[in-house]
Amino acid sequence: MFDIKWISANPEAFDAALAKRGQSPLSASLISLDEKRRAIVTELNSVQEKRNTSSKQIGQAKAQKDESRAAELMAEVAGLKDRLAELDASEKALTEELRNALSGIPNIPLVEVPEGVDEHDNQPYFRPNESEATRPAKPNLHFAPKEHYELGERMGGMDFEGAAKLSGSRFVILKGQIARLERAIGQFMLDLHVNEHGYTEVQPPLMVRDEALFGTNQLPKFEEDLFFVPHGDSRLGLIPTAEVPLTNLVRESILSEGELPLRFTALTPCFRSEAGSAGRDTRGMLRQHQFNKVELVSITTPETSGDEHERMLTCAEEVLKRLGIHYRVMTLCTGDMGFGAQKTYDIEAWLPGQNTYREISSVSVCGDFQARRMDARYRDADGKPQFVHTLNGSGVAVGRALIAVMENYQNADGSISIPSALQPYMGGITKIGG
RNA sequence: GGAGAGAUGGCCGAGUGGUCGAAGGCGCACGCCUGGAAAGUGUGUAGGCGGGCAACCGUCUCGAGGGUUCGAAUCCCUCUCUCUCCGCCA
Repeated sequence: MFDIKWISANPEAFDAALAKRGQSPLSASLISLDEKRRAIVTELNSVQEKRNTSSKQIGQAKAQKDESRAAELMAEVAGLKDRLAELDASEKALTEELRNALSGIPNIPLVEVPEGVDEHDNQPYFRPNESEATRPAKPNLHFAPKEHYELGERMGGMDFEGAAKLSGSRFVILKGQIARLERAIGQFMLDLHVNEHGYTEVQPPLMVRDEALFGTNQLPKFEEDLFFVPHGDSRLGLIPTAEVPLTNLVRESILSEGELPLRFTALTPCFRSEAGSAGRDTRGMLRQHQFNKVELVSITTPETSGDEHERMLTCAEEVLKRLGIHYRVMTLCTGDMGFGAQKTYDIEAWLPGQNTYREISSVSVCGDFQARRMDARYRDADGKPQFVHTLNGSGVAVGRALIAVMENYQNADGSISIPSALQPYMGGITKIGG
């Protein structure tokens, strides 16, 4: 969410940034709405001031038993009442209107983000001294590779038809060695981030209030992507990603600069209705209503969020390096970025069965966009509260990592070798389904 | 599910209609004291919003929302959350 003061001070910059996102200019209407609001607030304050002074004088008059003076003042204050109620109501309405308008505007991209309309304009990302060769190579398969669901169904470890009987489409039942492999991948990634990358492990609630979903931008615009369960007279939302509870850990608080950065990680189920993706990726477990994911969240100062973004990308990449899975990193273009992001890197894993790259992680820096929605601040060197910066990234999606391991480590006979990094989590075995 | 208690500043805790954003203590910051430190001592120490170049002024906030009143932390209503006991339960 944007600061209306910043928009007022930089209307051209704001509209230009919106244009990069393919949005029409909004500064003029927002500024005039804010001016209306401020005029009301100013008048409201002065009427309140009048009421407060008179009320104090009434108290003094009564203390001095000057009943006629008191009655006179009371009549005066009574005359302010209607106006006061009127101003109060319109102040609330205008503030609400402004907040609604602001909360529907997507974050603006950092200057270095490439401009573009969709995923075709995303750009490969390499650091200096980095190339395809410095990343794990594609597997050398001397046979026609199968897709993960063929491999999984063949060994009785993936049951889509059974899941459909229980829950409909976009669910899967994992069994036996595949279920264990999925668990091993999650544990491996969580341990990596906790033990080597300095993240604090968290087990958050999987059901959250609307306020939390507003904080991380799922509401109000993306309600149809979520599942809700009734709760009393209200409801709770099933988290579509652990980004929601982890980021909201700092909501409505003022942190000290010394405790930043905060780094949280969690392995949780995620629930998505996939309302907008009917017909896409219907085969297999690439796109499910429920899947496990290891999430990374960082809370930083404004000065350090850029470096933290690079660091977080490194943490997510390390998963694929240890698993020995070929991947590429893409800088998302302005048209393909999520609503709350200033800049996003996607990590795409190579899937031999599909003969293509598929997104396995998305790492975003949000600036103070979410912090404003959550009212999450820290005290800077001058002791003044400032909004924190928030970052989130998958580290990585467990279901998709399972797909990647299966397809990249498949053998001609349909068995799957276990990457060495996962063997300790699999009781030391080196192959399943053989 | 039944019965009861409670929610005040970073923390503890006073405050049952007027000058209370709020005593006192702790913590923290700065100063004095000291060779240095401790102890002692003095001062300061919430956030939002509006106005102002600023100093500053005003306003709102004592869980949230509404009401009574000239005036509410204090009275009334609704909600949320926390705690205790009983029941049930992984």
